[in-house]
Amino acid sequence: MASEAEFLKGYDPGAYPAVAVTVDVVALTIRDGELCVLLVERAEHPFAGRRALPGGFVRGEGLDDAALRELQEETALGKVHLEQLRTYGDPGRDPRMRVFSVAYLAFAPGLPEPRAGSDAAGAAWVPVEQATGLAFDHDTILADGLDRARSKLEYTPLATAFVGDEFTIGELRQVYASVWGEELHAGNFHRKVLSVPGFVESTGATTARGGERGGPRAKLYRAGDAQLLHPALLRPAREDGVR
Amino acid sequence: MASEAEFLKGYDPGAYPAVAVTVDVVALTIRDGELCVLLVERAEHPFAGRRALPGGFVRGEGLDDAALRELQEETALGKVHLEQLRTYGDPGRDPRMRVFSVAYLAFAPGLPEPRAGSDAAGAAWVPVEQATGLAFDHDTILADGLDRARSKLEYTPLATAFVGDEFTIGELRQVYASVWGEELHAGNFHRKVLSVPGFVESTGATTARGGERGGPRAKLYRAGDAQLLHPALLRPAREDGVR
DNA sequence: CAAATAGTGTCTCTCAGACAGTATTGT
DNA sequence: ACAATACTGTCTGAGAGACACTATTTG
Repeated sequence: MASEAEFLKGYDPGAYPAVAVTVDVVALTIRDGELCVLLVERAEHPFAGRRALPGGFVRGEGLDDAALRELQEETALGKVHLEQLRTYGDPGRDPRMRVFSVAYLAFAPGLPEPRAGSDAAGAAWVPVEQATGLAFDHDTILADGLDRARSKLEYTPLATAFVGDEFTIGELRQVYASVWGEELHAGNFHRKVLSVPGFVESTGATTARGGERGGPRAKLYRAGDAQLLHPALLRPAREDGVR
Repeated sequence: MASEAEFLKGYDPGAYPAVAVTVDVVALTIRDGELCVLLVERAEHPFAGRRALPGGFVRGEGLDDAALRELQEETALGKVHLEQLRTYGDPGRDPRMRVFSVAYLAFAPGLPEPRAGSDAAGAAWVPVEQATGLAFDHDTILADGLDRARSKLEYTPLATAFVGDEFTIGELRQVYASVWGEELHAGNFHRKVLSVPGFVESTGATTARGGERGGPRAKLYRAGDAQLLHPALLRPAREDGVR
């Protein structure tokens, strides 16, 4: 048997059919109480002119680094949570060649206006209900990303990734309401968030002034050190059984 | 601007650096009350002689199909649950070239003896605590798969994928105990499983005889139609806070 | 008979959700 | 004044877990 060194020397990477690996990012933020996703308009074939998730081919970097790079090409953002979603590899999902797309999910606070990237005619935050008819299989990827985001809010403190470093319980509630698409009872939500150990911690400060239409000044909180919420904040109003 | 057809005609897939995509499968089953993973011994470089997760290069098929094919090359199994885990793509994780591995998680009931596959010197079910020192980054992949499996038992009915079509509540409890690595209170578990709508449904029959060391005949159940458990069967004894 | 297991009853504590109520701010 | 919002109090019902208990079967 040949040694490993000899084996590697005789190995010919070109002997295999060409495949490519891309990353695509489902980047979510909340603008004006609406859950929005970052979309680009494709400048080149295939799907020129169609809206798509930001993404591109992976270079000599790791997957996480590639996702971060693609995201920063479209929008300048500071704090961002990034996690792998899943990989899409159906033959024929890209007309050029066999392309595997590793999809990522990103949560960002606030509203940095996006900038046009290299391979995109334009980039924009689009309310998720209006984000349809995307290029490739990006409709499916977006739907999977939204599922993941909605479910992760239940048992992880990731809602804090959608707000600034200091936030009020009301702002946090608005995150849940926007992502889940339903209003939450303010009083019960308040008590529940504070009852979960490590979810939020008080800064001692309050907002400078009350709400725009009245109300007392709210206390400010930071994200705590919990990695999982216990007890979880379960989504209401789901059907039992099959769901 | 060129039409999409002209663009595709002039497109040269070989202009990109060669990358490869593989699937690797974390296949779990329960043998003698122990959680076991399917491992092969690699016959070829790299990592010849080392144990590894079953897997191989993706051909012209979809990712799910590739995972199923690789699994069937190693062991003849009937009913099996298969789901994508995540993708590993660090540069340097394979010494031959840039290889992206799409990892899958499989749950299978019972104990089909594995058979040697094409690129493996042998295949065997190995208790997960003894599955260390694997080739590539398979230790990491296995650990991620176990995390996922342990967590999925909580809120999905996937425990039924580890048992036959008909099973007793005691067998189901043994699945949870094996995967979580801790004993569960028999009485409370029993009542809880039956209280979750759609988790199991009665067949009306009972086992032919009691346990080996005594006890009444147990009622037999099938998997129900629930996709999610509500309420969930939460794992006991986890630390609060950071966890 | 003794041991093991299936399944049930009951109690306590926690938590979710409904609802009401008070305090504090902006227009 | 009035509306809006931040919080807190209280009640009810569901569920988790501890424990005890009965019934059934094997050796």
